[in-house]
Amino acid sequence: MPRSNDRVAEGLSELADLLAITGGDPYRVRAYEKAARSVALYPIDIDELDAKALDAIPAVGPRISKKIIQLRDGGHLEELDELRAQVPAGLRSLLSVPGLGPKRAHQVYEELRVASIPDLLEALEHQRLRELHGWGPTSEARLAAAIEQYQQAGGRMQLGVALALAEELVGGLASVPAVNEVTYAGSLRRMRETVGDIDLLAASSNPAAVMEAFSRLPQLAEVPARGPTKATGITVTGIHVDVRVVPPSSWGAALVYFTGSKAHNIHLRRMAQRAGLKLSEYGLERIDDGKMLASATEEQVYGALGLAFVPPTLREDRGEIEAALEGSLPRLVDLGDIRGDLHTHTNLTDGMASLEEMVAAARRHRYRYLAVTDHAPLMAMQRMTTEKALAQRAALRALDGAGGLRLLHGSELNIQADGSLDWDDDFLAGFDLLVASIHSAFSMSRDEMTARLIKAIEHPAVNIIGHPTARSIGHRPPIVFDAKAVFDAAARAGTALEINSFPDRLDLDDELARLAQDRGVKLAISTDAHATRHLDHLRYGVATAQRGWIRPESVINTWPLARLRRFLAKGRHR
DNA sequence: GCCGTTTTCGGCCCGACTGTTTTCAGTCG
Repeated sequence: MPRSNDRVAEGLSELADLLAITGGDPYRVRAYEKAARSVALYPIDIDELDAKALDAIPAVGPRISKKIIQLRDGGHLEELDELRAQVPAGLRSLLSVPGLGPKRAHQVYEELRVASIPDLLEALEHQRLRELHGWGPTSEARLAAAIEQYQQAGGRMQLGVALALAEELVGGLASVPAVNEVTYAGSLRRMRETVGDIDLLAASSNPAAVMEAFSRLPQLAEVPARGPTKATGITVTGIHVDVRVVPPSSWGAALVYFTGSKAHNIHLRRMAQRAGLKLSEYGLERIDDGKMLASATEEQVYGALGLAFVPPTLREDRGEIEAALEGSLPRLVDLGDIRGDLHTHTNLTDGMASLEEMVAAARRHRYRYLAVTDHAPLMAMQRMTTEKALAQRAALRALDGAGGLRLLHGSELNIQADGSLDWDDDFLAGFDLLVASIHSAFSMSRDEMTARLIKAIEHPAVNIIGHPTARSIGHRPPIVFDAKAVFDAAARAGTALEINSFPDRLDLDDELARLAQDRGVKLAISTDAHATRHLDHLRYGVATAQRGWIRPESVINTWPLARLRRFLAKGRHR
């Protein structure tokens, strides 16, 4: 089951949304939002905390701690139930459409009885929104575009959500005695950025016992289809989970079959066919005499086809089979190669954890170095100042080196519409490392956007461009620029591009990262952590890099500190 | 509803952007 912190945070977050929609005190709404975020990111499991300890969670006071206990222990909250009775179930989903907030959601419900996204689409079709106060044809068009963007995710969930759930389900089945092997397969094992449903694969000589155990998994609300070796379940959160059981002797072939993309599998089967072989989920067999050549492990199956083992993240038919044939698959960057995180925040700006807490967490990750890169003053709501930055630098220097962790003082600058940055060049030169990112003015012409990025890339103090396309998966499309021109500028200037590991960013994505590496660009795989728990997001960034064929050599935070520092100096003295 | 080197009340992350207005409301980062 989900961690109690997540379940409770979801309850508080729903409370905040419903309060906002019904016109509740905005400061109360914000209090619940802040508490929800704080609980979700709190490093300690709230199951272990009593009322007094709950009260010590930042942004949680005596009233919310009582509500947390109710949500945690009983699962119900009177106030939440009352609000749910007032607000139609679908209305809250409107808040997930970019550009539509609580006020407008309330308005469309009160005046047009629109209570869901389908209702909203129908109202748009009949041009009924433009009749409302404050709306017009342009806002209708913007809303329509936003819904389309939102729906393009098409019911797919983010990698992080899918992986957490899949690991719970796999854990639940792994403890069953009849199960020899169990794992997740499909697009999730390939670590695609979004996943439609979860595919589980188990090896067992007693499939009935596995089916029985699957049906009893506490995460599943129902099991609408169940055969002898195959079943489909739907989780309490509405996610489809398919499970398939194969004999232990077919484990490798089944893994190959259920992991590769359609194109990858077709390519493999065609290769087999040409060699007089047949590849299925049961194994690779010779057609003329039916002799089984390989089936137990993936290595054997690929090997019998004359191929090197293809890592799951590459199985998209994007050249990996040809490379496996000629033995030129790259050595992919791995989690263990990463020596430090180069983009993190503290509670000096919008992070949840203090500098000391972030440093301690980085030590637990056994990092050799950590860059602290809080927001810069142009992001006005963060209230960063020169004085605060300098005070943080002094505090950071005092912690530097302890526990073998070296600290770099940085900042995440804002690339303005004209490509200029926070602070003056003299002050910028005092930082160890600077990330520069786009946080505003997302829509401009391709040429203007290209020039804007190149100007930041060429700034002598800028080391990394953060989340270069500024996309938010299922929420905001990537900005539009000339990728080749930008990448060539980055390679020339010695500015790295980030692979941001946040599950709703994964930016650069796999394909752009690959193009960047091909053009000689160095990359930084960073978490953009806003809490200690976010440091764990690195695996998603590393997976994205693997999907982009990225080698450790291309990733600056796999390098030893001395080499990293030379890169950060960009050929000048600091 | 939370919080406190403006401390038990009265603030609360600030400013840009957009489309609608004709001086502003809603949304976002």
